[in-house]
Amino acid sequence: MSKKERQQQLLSIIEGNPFVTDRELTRQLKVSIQTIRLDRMELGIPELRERMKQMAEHSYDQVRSLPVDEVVGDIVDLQLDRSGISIFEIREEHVFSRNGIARGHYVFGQANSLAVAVINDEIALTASADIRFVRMVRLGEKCIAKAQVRSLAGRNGKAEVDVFTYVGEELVFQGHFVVYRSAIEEYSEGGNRSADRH
Amino acid sequence: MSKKERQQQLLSIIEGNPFVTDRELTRQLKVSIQTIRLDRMELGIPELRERMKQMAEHSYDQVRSLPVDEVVGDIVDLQLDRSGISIFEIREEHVFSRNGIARGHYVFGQANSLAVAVINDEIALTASADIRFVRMVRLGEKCIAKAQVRSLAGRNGKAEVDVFTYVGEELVFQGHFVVYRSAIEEYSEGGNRSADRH
DNA sequence: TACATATTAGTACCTGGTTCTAATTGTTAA
DNA sequence: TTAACAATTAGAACCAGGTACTAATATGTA
Repeated sequence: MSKKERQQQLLSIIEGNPFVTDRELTRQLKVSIQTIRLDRMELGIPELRERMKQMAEHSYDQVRSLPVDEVVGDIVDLQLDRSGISIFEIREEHVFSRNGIARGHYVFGQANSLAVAVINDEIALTASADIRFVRMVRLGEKCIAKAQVRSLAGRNGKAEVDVFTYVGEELVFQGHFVVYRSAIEEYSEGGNRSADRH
Repeated sequence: MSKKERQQQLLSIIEGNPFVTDRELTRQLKVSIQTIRLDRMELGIPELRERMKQMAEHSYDQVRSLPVDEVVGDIVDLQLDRSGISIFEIREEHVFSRNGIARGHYVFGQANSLAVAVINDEIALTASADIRFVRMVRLGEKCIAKAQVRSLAGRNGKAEVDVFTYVGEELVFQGHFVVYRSAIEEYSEGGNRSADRH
């Protein structure tokens, strides 16, 4: 096996399992550990611990900016209990592969997540929604969702949020969301009953 | 500062920044490195490298399972243009981490995907929907969505589909979907205009 | 004061490396 | 054939960030 081939294999092994040590690589590639390390140098692959650290930091960054992970789309502006804006770009994984049109629940998900995020409460959950997909959204398009809180109805009640999603100037989606705020009492009954069964 | 207090602080420091070394902790807590390590032992907190490894493995698992959530739910029964049934189990990645309650758009996504799938057409897209989250769904629960086509209104028109989602006997979600069937002409105009811009 | 608990100190050892020098093996062009 | 060069291997010193263990020294407190 040539050097190029070996390095290509090394790359794909690490790609397939980033948690592999150099010692394990020597067993798989039948070369000395020094060769493995020279290869890693040449390919710019960091050591195992550095790889794990980078993965951990990456995932931590995502976790820390909770809204980013828990939400479909990036929230770029948020005035709690008032309004919010989120941006979401339609990628390969969001569309029907045969026609490149976004699956409805991603567009809905962006609006829903924003509607929930804009409500400033420990527990905020969608109770109901009335939605319209005004026009289909295609691969590569950038959806900008704008949420406006219409009514708050005190603590432990329902809040109403309107969300309009645009691609450029065009409206592609609109939704009226009713969101529960800290609605633990009326809500958890069913949830607990269900939890008892588990 | 008492031992309890210190350990409490240590916990919150590591919570706030899991990438802190014992050496850094000695500076923050003004005790010896041995005390830090005894505290970690007692609290069951693994060393920095182990913490990073766990985070990396966790995030890797999530990345690997990404393709799974492309389809929300498994369709187990399908009579085209008539009815369908889909099953979807709520896993870690579908819930809000802080309370274990499913994010609305997954429950919606299951119903939406089923409503679209049950319509036997080249292109079927959700046009609008009227939905209600009857009760929250928790981690581990299995959602069974049942779709019924209510009206078809000929080719190139709109179909109406009702979806009811249950956990066990309990209704957790209901939705009324209006789905376009091959509605290319009236629909693609906006889509193409937009596509031209890209 | 005696005893327990908490804290600190220090050493040996571990993994999974880096960095460096040096020797050995293969290959190829003059 | 041989000098030159790349590729590979070997080995030792060193590193971070620990664990595991022993032992000494506070600090209460009954």
